[in-house]
Amino acid sequence: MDENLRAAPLFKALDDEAAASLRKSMAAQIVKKGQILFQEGQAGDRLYLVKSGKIKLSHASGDGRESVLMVLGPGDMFGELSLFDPGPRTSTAIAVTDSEVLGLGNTDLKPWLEGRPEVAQALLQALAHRLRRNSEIMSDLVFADVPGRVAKALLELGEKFGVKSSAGLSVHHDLTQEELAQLVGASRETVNKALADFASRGWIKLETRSVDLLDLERLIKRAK
Amino acid sequence: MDENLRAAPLFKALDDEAAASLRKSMAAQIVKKGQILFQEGQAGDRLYLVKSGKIKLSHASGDGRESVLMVLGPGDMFGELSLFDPGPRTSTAIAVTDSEVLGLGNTDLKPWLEGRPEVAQALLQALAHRLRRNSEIMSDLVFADVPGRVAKALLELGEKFGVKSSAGLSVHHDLTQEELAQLVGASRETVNKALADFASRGWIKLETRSVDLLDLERLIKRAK
DNA sequence: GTGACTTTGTGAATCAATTCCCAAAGAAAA
DNA sequence: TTTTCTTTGGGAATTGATTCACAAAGTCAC
Repeated sequence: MDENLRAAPLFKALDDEAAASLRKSMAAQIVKKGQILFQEGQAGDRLYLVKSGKIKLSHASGDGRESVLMVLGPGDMFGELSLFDPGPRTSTAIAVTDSEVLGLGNTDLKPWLEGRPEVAQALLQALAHRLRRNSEIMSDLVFADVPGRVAKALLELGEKFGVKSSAGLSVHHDLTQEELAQLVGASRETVNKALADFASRGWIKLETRSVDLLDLERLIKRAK
Repeated sequence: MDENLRAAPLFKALDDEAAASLRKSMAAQIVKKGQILFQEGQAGDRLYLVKSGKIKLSHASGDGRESVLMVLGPGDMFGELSLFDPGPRTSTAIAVTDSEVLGLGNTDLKPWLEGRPEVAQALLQALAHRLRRNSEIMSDLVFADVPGRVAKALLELGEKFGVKSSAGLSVHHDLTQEELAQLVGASRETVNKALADFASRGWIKLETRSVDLLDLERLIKRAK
């Protein structure tokens, strides 16, 4: 099994054999860039794992503005809220790049939860971990200014999608600056200026839908 | 058993007998107003249920400012993150009023998680529900202005702590305006002005550490 | 490869919210 | 009570971020 998947909360508490068996009950699905997997408000009782590519979860405000909750990569789970806590989907899932996901329905998961307490515990841990991250993001929204949040977002994207290169950490995030702005909760213009400023200081090198993080130290300092 | 507790996620999937048995392994603890139950950064592997009173979870920024994540009342669970996802506490728990809480350690909970899948599922549901609420709060922080967030906070406090009275919903939240401001993620002054404005319109009636919500309709409209 | 659409870069005006005041009212302590 | 500390109310200056407006690059479709 793909190593990213194997490390996912759903599988990691299981031995190889059990993991393979669970894996078999999951349905693979190809999603093209821009394609919507599910939409805010819809009913849904499927959970997904990203096998390859990138998926963004976003949320629309009343007046049409959008915020991006997170960007998911290989091994990440999403869509599980509606499964554990019945109710409509709270976010829209859109493919940022061509991607492949695995879906698992309520009925297929239930026996595992019932027969395998370690699966339930791994899932509890995953949700608890997400709640932690969330509370950090919330406190950043309250305390940090836009450049600070941009720095933090770059570092997180770097941690998730970055590959070490000659001149630092190369991050192909595949997001437009508009999407990046929605991710940090600020206007596109302000984010652009923050990025331009970081670039002029030599902390980053900008490319379209990609950044090189050249001076992690400074970015980290600016992020907090 | 206290009816608020009986409805808590920890108990609600169990029959009366099992609930009573689990309840027995929980340790009651009195906390006086202002007393700290646990602090951000500390290790901890206990989960708590509020039996009576109010507890606030708060989070300090580097430069000493504070944000209040939520205010908990009877039946609410907290402190479970460090239990499901080992790591330091991410928030500080302080009693807003004299309170009584029940604590449950990791070792006492484990057998229940292992033997009773319905407990694990109820907890998954509780965490999923919290994640939902969180994503709503996050999107409010991004999209809504301060008066809007204040209106929303008042309505939520009303739902949780309000009692119907002659002239609307009477909400003894026991929070200073400073704490209310920290809950909403804004300055004390701005929140004060928003409240004064609502009062001058006749939507609310202000008292110290308490509000009467007189015009729910308008508040709801202002909140979104 | 050329035109059309999308994305990025940047300056100027505007605005919401913060910060910094201080005064008044309440609550708690002496 | 009288004093002291906390909480609330509100006015003026400042600021970080948004909005608006437009130019310059890139990308995509035909």
